[in-house]
Amino acid sequence: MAAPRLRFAPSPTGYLHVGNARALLFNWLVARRQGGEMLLRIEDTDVDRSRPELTDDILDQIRWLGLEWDGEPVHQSERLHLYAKAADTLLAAGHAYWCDCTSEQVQRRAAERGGPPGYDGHCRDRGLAGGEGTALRFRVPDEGTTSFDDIVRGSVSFDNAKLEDFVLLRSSGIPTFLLANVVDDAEMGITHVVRGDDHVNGTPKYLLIGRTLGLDHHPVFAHLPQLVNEQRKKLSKRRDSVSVAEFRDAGYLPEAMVNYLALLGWGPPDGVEIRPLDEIVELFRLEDVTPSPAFFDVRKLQHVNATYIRALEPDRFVARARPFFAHGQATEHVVAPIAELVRDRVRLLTEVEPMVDFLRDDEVTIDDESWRKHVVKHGERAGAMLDAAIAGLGACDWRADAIEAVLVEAAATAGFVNPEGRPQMSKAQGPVRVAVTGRAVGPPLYESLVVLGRGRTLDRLRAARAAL
RNA sequence: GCCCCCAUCGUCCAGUGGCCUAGGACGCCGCCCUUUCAAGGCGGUAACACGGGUUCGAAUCCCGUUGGGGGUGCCA
Repeated sequence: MAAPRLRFAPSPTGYLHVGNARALLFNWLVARRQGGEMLLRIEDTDVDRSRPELTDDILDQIRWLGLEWDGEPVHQSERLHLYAKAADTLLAAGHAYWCDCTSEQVQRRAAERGGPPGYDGHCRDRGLAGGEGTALRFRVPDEGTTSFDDIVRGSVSFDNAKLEDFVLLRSSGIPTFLLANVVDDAEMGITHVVRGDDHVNGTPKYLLIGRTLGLDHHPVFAHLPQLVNEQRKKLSKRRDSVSVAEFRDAGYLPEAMVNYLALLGWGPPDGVEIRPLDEIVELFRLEDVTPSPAFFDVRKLQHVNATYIRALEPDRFVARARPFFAHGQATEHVVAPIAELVRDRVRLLTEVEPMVDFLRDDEVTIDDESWRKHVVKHGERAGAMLDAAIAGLGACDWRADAIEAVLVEAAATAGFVNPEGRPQMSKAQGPVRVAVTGRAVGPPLYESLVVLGRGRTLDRLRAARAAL
């Protein structure tokens, strides 16, 4: 069998969202796996809705995900002549006819009939000539069935009698998706049509057009299950926050995003979910894709993202978090020394800066609740702890181990000890941590103090002591 | 309404007639580790929608019911 050719065919009527990205990924995986190509086709025939700038966004997101296409992107708006020619062929052969019904008329007649909505074939035999206000409709056969084999769904068939005569060319002369899609797939030599299963019902029309046109085009189909929200509804750009750009901006790594997306509707045979893309390429098979809809679970995505972040070398971690620093260099300067410690505590790259701001800023704001629960609650001991810390830290070496020794000693002095008389650092570090970082949670304390510096550490400890 | 689908833990995936007293992952809960928080280790919670068949035997095959989704545009 010749090298497969796949295509990702987004419409620039919206941003690239995770559902598109998943379809893109599956196409890309098949192409890579089988040594074929994945082409990119921009379906911009709807002049009213297509927005050129969205094409740029889509291309940007595809590049960001690292799922690049082969060759030059094809724009349908530049190939209108191909569709016009196909329409002529169908018309000449009597497989299409002109119709001057407005959609209002079509709907009204359907309502009056009380029957199913849709076009009733009103203009089939009227012999109208094309021109102003007329659309070209495909004449669907009255009998027979149109069926196809779908890699994920098995055999699917439709009764032609249930298909309405659909529009090929709008009255503006611009082709619809139905026509352009088939003509292009044939012309581009597409062998695998892998797309969302919202296209299943349109597939018989695709087949009918191709067949009637006499195209030697027999792609295999794979309709991917829908990605749904918590209400089990198809993800919607309006209802759900699903644009790929939003995830990028929220601090997700593209490789984590791609890995997670691969897990929706598919799973590796050995159960190892988080793994390099090249391994997924090797394992992926359309035959293994599940036919049921999958819930897009942001929590699991976060877990995958955190795992990818933790796998980063410390300097790489800092480099990749850098674009998310509002304070740039200043933040980078304080993160770098404790990169590994911070890295293991974040799920998103956007969480890095807020975790270390206390190291960067001159002033620290004390969180009320932390102050109450970790300082005030300990009463006298908290004051004693701060006093001992101030005394000890004023003179020790400024290294993590020396700082630890001082604070352990301070804990014993202040009475933070367990029943066996051992210093109890889980509680003793509280007053110091809150005084210095402003809150109860954060990176490991001793290492943080090293970065903060003796001066600012002592200032903050004294300020807290005074406030007690 | 009509057409096309889907149906295993809360969620994602495994399971393709006996290996299933149903497995892994996320989440959640507990314990351990521990300078907070994470991470890590250990353990736990939790599912074959229902009813009929077929079969020696069904989560796996068939039919029906129920539930859910998608489509039904001069959108894609």
